[in-house]
Amino acid sequence: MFLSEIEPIAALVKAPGIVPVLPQSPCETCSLRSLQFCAALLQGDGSPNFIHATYRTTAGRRNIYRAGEPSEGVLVICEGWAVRFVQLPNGKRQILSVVLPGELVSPTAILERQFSFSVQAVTDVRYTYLPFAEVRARMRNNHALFDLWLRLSAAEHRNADKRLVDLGQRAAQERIAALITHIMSRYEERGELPDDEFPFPLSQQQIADCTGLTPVHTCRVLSWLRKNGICDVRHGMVKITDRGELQRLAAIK
Amino acid sequence: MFLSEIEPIAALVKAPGIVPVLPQSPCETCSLRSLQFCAALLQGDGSPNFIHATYRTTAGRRNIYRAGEPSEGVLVICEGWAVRFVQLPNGKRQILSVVLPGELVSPTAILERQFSFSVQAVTDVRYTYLPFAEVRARMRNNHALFDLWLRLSAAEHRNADKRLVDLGQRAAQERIAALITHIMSRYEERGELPDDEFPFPLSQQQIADCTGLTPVHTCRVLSWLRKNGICDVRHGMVKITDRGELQRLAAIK
DNA sequence: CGGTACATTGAGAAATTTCAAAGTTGGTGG
DNA sequence: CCACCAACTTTGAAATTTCTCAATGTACCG
Repeated sequence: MFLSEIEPIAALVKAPGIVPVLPQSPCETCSLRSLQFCAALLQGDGSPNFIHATYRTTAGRRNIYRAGEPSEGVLVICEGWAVRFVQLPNGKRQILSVVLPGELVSPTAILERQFSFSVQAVTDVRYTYLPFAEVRARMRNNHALFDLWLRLSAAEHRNADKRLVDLGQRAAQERIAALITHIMSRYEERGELPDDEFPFPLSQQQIADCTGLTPVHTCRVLSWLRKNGICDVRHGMVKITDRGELQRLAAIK
Repeated sequence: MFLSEIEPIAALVKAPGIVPVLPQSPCETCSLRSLQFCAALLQGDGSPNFIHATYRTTAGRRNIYRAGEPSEGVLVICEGWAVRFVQLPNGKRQILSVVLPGELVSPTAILERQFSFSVQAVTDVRYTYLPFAEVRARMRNNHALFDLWLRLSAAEHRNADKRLVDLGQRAAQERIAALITHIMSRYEERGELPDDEFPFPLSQQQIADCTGLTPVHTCRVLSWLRKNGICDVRHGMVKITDRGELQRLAAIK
């Protein structure tokens, strides 16, 4: 199920007095090191600046984690996009959140050994399970890390509330516009200010599962957005052609 | 806006060496003392078994808190039902959660000075703002309290995810059935096992705002539930006439 | 007793889904 | 490099769900 698995670095950790230099350690070479939780986790107060963890990759459209399984640790998406979702027995599914590179899959779930949601790779993904004990220990010792976690967790919850408003009160075009602008603004927040064109690898089926629509209707809405010169979602990219109108659609009215 | 305001108990708190006996203190006489967060907050490790706070009452259908206002503390509903909601400029609103007596309005928001949601009384309500500093201090000193908070916060988030599935993937009857059974099971959890008939003071408009439906359609669904002998929501009460069928409707399929 | 908010009903309109078929795209192996 | 396959996207038409508007009925409070 995973294409590769990088060997843990236990041996080096044990060598006394040696500052580890680990060009092969995924965290060492990760271009997203400075991002959010990982950054705070790795640059704390004297702890080693890497974590002994399980690193894996998987192809797009494959499940990373299935609801209810015992979890191996705190799940982080290092590279690629993933979604957190609930699979219903009748075949429907609801995507709860889109996880971008460098993000925790669910900050709130960091203390749980088992999740009520599943996780699927959207693109090819590199991900890791940070060991619970290690994360917990560092959170205890590192106040800034703990605070960051509180903030991320609160933000996740606020976002869930926003999506609730979207699904309960807003029309199809608005939901899809809100999804696109939400992703766009998250890219902006992390300093990767997206151009008028940027990657958007969700399939129409996945967009539908995010927004509570059918793939057919999603397709029609996307054509409508294209025809009206608002944005063009295609081939894993989105090109914004009328940012103002898109924002207006996405804005809470 | 509030019908009465009980005088704070600062004078007594300051009297040295006197164990406060406060028959008038709302927490002292609260029949829900043993419930959840309040219980853990008040019975911890040597702190006084009451909290110097602002206690208020308000009539049903009145707003307790408006999104964005500076909050006076951690909002707890002592008596009555309330809802946590988002008001949209276009007049629509989405109820994010129903708050039952003794519950924190939003565990996750406990550390925030300002909320992104509003709060409205459903019935006449007695509520209180517990001072941030006091709650925070007790959480620091009382590990069990802190743990409880983590659990409540995680539960709130899981519930938001469930509602997301409801709104995104389920039909009107199912959403309403899920709302009713969710309330029912929360009453059961707190040991107040509801009979086949129990209080359900939400108006059809409020049920509509919970479920993302219009009041008119909500009315039709409620008539349908009544006609089919499943349950009868009326006059602030619900009578369950076919629990099995109701559970089946509410169950995730 | 009267008023106001809440609930019910009907009819028509709109949004969204369903089903089914045809068109595209991208990857794989020959 | 081409042919093929599988997954994804697009389109059409009809059905269904839900909404909107508007009128009427009902309950509760002062």
